[in-house]
Amino acid sequence: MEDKPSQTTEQAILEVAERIFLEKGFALTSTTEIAKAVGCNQALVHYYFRTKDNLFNTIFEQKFKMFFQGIFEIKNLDELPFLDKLKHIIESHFDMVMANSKLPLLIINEFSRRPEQVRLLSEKLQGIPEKLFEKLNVELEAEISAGRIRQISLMDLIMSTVSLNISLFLLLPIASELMSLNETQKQFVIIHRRTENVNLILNSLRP
Amino acid sequence: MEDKPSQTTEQAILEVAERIFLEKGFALTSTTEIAKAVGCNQALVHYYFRTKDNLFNTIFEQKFKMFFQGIFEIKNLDELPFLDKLKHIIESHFDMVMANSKLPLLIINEFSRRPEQVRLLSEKLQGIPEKLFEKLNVELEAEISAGRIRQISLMDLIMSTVSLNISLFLLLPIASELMSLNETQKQFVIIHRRTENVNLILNSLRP
DNA sequence: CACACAATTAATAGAGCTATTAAATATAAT
DNA sequence: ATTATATTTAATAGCTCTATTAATTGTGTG
Repeated sequence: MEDKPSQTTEQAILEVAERIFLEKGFALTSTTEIAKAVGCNQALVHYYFRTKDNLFNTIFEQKFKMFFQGIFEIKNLDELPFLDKLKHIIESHFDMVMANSKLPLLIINEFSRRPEQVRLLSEKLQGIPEKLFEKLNVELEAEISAGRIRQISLMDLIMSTVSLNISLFLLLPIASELMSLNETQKQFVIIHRRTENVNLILNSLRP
Repeated sequence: MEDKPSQTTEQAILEVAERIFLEKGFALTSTTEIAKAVGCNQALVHYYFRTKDNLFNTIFEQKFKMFFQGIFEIKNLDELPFLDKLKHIIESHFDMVMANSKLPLLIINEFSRRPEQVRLLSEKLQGIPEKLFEKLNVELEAEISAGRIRQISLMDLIMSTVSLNISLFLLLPIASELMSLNETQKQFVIIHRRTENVNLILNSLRP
C-alpha cells in the first residue's frame, strides 16, 4: 500500500494523524480523513488505535510532554551571567515554539475541551523542571538583592516569556491574513520578534 | 415558553448561542444544544437564522468588530504625557480582553477554520483605528527623537501589548488546572498581571 | 505445503447533526 | 368572528462520523 516502505502502517497513521490534528484540531479531524490521507482503509485506523480518542491521546501525550519539558530546556549555561543565561532561555524557548508552532493552540483548545483528562496527563510529568526552576530562582533573587535587576518573581518572568513567544504564532496567521503578508514577510516578522521579545524582557529588568 | 418575557425568542437564541459558541467553539456546538438551552424547538433556530453558519456569523461579526475596534479605544487622553497615555491604553485594552476573555480563542480558531471568510469580514471594518495609530506613531517617534524612550516601532508595541494581555486569558485555564488555583487565586493573578504587563512594557521603553 | 496469525478491507449498525417540510398554534387586524 | 400572518412544533430526509464485525488477503514458520 505504501509510498514509504520503510515505515509500518501504524507509524504512517501516527504521522499523518499528527499533522492533521495539528492542522485542524480534534473535532474537525475524522478517522476517515486520516485513513484517506494515509491511503488505507478507515477501519485500519481503529484496528491499530481502537478509538479516535486513543489515537489523539497517543499523539497529544507525547507532544504535551515534549512541549512542557522543553519549556526551559537545561543547557550548559552554568558559567554565564544571569542575564545572558536568561537570553539563551528565552531564545531557545522561542525556537522550540517556532518548531512546533501549531502545538500551543492545540493544547489550549484541548484544555478547554476536556480539562480533567489533560490535568491527569500532566500529573504524570510533574516535577521535571522543578530543579531548574529552583536554581534559576536562587540566581534571580541574588540579582535582585544585589540591585542589578528590579523586583520580579520567576513566575512573572516565565509567564511573560511564554506569552510573548506563543502569541506570535497564534497571532501571525491573523495578522498575515489581515495585512496580506507573504512568506518572506512572515519570516521577517518572526526573526524580528525573536529579538524584540528578548529585548523587551531584558530591558524591563533593569532596576 | 419563556423565562424572560421581555425579550423575543430570536434574542434569546442569540444570547444563548453567543454564550455556548464562546464556551465550546463552533464545531462542538450544535443547534440542538442551543435550542435545548433556550427551551425551544430545534427547528426554531433554523427558522430565525436558517443555518448554523448564519447564526454564528451574526454573533461573530458583531464580536469581531467590537474586539478590533476596541483594541485601542480612543479616550480623552490628549493632554497626558506619552507614557501615561500608553499606560492607559494598555490597561484599557487589558480590561476589554478581561471582559471578553473567551473571545480571543474563538477568533484565533475561526481564523484557522476559515481564514478567507474572516478576512472578508475584517475588510468591512478596515481603517477604523488608523487615525489613532497615526497620532500615536507621531508621538512615539517624537519621544524616541527626544531620547526619552528607546528605538521601537509602534507595531512592536501593539504586538507586545496584545500578546501579553490575551495570553493571560489563554493560559490561565491551563495554569489554574495544573496548579489547582481557586477562583480567588485566579482573580489575584489577573490583577497582578494587569500591573505587571504595564510595568514590563513601560520599563522596557527606557533608553 | 499447511497452518497460524497479522494486516487489510467491505459492509454496516448506530448515533448525532443540519436543514427542510408540513402541520399546529398563537397573534393581530379587520 | 374570521382571516391572514407569525411563531412553534413534530417528523424526518439525508449526511457524516465512529466503531464493530466478518470476511479476505498477506506473511512467516514448522
